[in-house]
Amino acid sequence: MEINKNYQPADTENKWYQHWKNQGYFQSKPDNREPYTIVIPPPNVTGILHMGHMLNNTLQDVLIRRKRMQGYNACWVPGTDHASIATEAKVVALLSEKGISKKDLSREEFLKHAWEWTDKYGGIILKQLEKLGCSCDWNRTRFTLEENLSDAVIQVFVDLYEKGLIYRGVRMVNWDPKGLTAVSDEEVIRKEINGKLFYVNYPIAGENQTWITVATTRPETILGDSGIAVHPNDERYQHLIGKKAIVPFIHREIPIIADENIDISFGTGCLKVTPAHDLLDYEIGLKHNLEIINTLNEDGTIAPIAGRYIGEDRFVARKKMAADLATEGLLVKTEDIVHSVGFSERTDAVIEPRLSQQWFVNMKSISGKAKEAVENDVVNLIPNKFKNTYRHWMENIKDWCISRQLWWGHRIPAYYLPNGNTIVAITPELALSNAQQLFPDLNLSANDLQQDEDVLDTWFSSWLWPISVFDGFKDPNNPDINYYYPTNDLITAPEILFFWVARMIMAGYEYRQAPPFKNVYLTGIVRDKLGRKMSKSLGNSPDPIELIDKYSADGVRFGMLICSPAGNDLLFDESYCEQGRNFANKIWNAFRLIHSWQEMDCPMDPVQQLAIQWMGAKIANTTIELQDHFNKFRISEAQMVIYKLIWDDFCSWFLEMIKPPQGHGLSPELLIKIQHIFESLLQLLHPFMPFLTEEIWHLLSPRKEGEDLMVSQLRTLTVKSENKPLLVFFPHIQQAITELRSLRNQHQISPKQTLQLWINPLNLQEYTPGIIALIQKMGNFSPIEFTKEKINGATYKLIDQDEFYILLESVIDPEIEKQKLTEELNYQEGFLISVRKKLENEKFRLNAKPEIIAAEEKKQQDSESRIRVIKDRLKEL
RNA sequence: GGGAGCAUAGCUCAGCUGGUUCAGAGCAUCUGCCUUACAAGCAGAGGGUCAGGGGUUCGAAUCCCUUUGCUCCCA
Repeated sequence: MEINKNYQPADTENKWYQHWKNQGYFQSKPDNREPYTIVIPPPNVTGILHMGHMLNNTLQDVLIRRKRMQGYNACWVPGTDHASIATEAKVVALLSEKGISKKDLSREEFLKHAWEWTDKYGGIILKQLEKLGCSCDWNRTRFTLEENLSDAVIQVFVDLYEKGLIYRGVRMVNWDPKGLTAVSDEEVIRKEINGKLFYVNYPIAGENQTWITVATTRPETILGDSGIAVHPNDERYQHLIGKKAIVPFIHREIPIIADENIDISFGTGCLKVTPAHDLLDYEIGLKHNLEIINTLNEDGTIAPIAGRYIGEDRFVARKKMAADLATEGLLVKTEDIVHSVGFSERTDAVIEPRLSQQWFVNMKSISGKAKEAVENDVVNLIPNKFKNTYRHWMENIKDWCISRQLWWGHRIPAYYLPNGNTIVAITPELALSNAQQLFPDLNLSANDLQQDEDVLDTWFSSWLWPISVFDGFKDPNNPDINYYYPTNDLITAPEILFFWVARMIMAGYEYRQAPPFKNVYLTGIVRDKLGRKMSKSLGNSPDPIELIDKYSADGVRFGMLICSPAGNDLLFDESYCEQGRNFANKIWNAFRLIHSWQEMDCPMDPVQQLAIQWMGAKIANTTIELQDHFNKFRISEAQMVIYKLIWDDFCSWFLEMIKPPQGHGLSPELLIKIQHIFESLLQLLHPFMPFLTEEIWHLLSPRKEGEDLMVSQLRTLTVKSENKPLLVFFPHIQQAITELRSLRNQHQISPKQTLQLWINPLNLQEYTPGIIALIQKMGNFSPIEFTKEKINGATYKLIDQDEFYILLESVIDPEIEKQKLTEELNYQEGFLISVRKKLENEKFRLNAKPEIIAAEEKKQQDSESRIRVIKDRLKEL
């Protein structure tokens, strides 16, 4: 068979993914095995894969694949989220391109368009996950707006309402004037921006030429002012408290009041109070009974009540107001200021604090157990530092505004009656019959009930996700929910710790009396090399699919993980994917080498025997290390451990040790052992690079139906006790070989040239026939001799406490050797002094643990004997 | 303004309860090699006052304080 010199991933990846899928390997059904379950953080249904998804889903796939190979019934539930604001915004944009305005459509017509859009683009992101190799159980794919999940949302809303945990009220909300909806606090992104601080004079009523000067960043709200507040202790303004000021242009008289919330140092220390347009002002207004004058329309234009600039956009009005104030001589000055302004996460519009009637969840009542769960490590946050953040948020939790003024989403099941009463029920029919029961006199019919126009926040469906994907609301005792819930691990971004993770835990306790998962692994944010968050607007994000085409899915998976320490942001660079691709190629070529070896009737030589022993022990040992990394979710390090095991230990050492002389073959027994070792490595690597490993697994040996690597079980490997010393001694020999090679390098002697070597070892027994042959083979020496004598004319090398003599064409100048040895001697003597000082220190002997003291004593002995060897050699010179 | 976190080789990061097997890894760099698996490679090498300062300790990258710089969250 002709095997390509470079690994060609494209066809391979597609082939194996289809094979796994056809074999049903991704599917999970409850059985008597222990389950291992992950629910996917559902991506936006109309979204396309970005680097954050790549990282997040690679991690999930690594975990799920490994558990599958460890005998768990692994179940990864995929699905998408309807993302009401984002999707609605996209649909609106699309329609307006076609010249259709949302205003001209009925709710039903609009939703038809939205579903069309969803049906067209909804599957894209999941298809992309397939390309990445994700082993999701596609039969379980769910969508937050599908019927069953919608039912769950409505059911929960009604339930919480009946428990008194959901209420409707007038609140200051974050209003998105572009999306025309309220958004939650978590959807507001605060940015430091450059603005202007305007100093404006308000005349004092009944006085001539006296003013009070306020500083504001938002002069357009002046028309909605209903008071001016100063700090009660502010001496500058004591005489004005209780007087009235006059609002410019509209000449409204407003009281000057004292309030402790005023920051004396900001601006002039006088705050104009606009209760309808600022949260703090609103609270002050409530306290002092100030009038609430809403001067803004919902789209951010000035309302008629303002009296001026009617219909103008708020930012246009701001400029005009500033100009008019200046003309009137009321503008004292302007200052440049950097201040924090909220932007809508979805539309990027500047958020407007706005009073409106919204639905809220009472969070204090529902969050107690969720707070404790994390506090007591019933739910682990990884990394642990997020525990603080979580606690802080939970302690200061505020009610959750769940209504959104949109159409795309779960419509709030609240029905308003002509008499002003509200009925909350699962269906309109139930609402009607409830209403009829409550108010028999009204003779109500279906038409009398007016359903709330708003939909629910998308997170109000996602918080039910770990339960609803198993139909735990519709059928709370079904086999799936009983088997898979609570799930095991959740992999998500820290940005949504509050919107999503915390709320899922709350829902878990509220509806299943158990948290939805045990571990929450919070990934970092994918940034570019300069540390900027990857975003569409910056255009600094590579297209994941193009990356896969260029470097293979295996390569990209590798690249994502190599730079992603747990919980820290990662500075992504394409070169990491290149490293992954190179690694795949390296393994491919290791396979090619092994594949080229012919069977031959010959015994194993000592080096080959040693290689098998050592590699077996090394893999077993690494397996333990690997499990430890997985337990701690150090996925990046786990991958690195395998990388080094394969590249350094397996390729650079093991295969070189095994390699037969040219034209020779290997015994069938040895070939089987090599294959076995290779298979173990493929198993360990498979969760990280599933495609390449599956391909080689099948090329290595013919496999029967069902004997695929993906579903093979990880071998339990142990280090045989007789091989344990080898793991300690082998690195010393590697070190020796490296130094001897380095010596060649320094003398510009080709590795091809065989040299002669003598060894004067401290401990001859360590030099088994295998070790001797190893040094000879890897260092390219003629048969090695042992000596107690100095070898004249040979170059001397002290490694640990063993002396090596190599016969080179040119001898090292004795002076140079002397100098090097003297340097070494100085270092050793200095070292010895510090060790001795420590040992002679009574406090050290008193305080240090016995094993530490023993270690120090060992150091002392080694150092002394090494010094002796160096001194002897120096004497000879 | 409140809270959290970070600062270790050119870059990205490990260093668990303090103890030269603790100053490390990968990449990058440099030197020499197209050695018949792999130049997407091989063999070597160099590189860090562990941000600055102070303290605790027999002993500090590791614990405490402080200064500086950066990041995130909340208001």
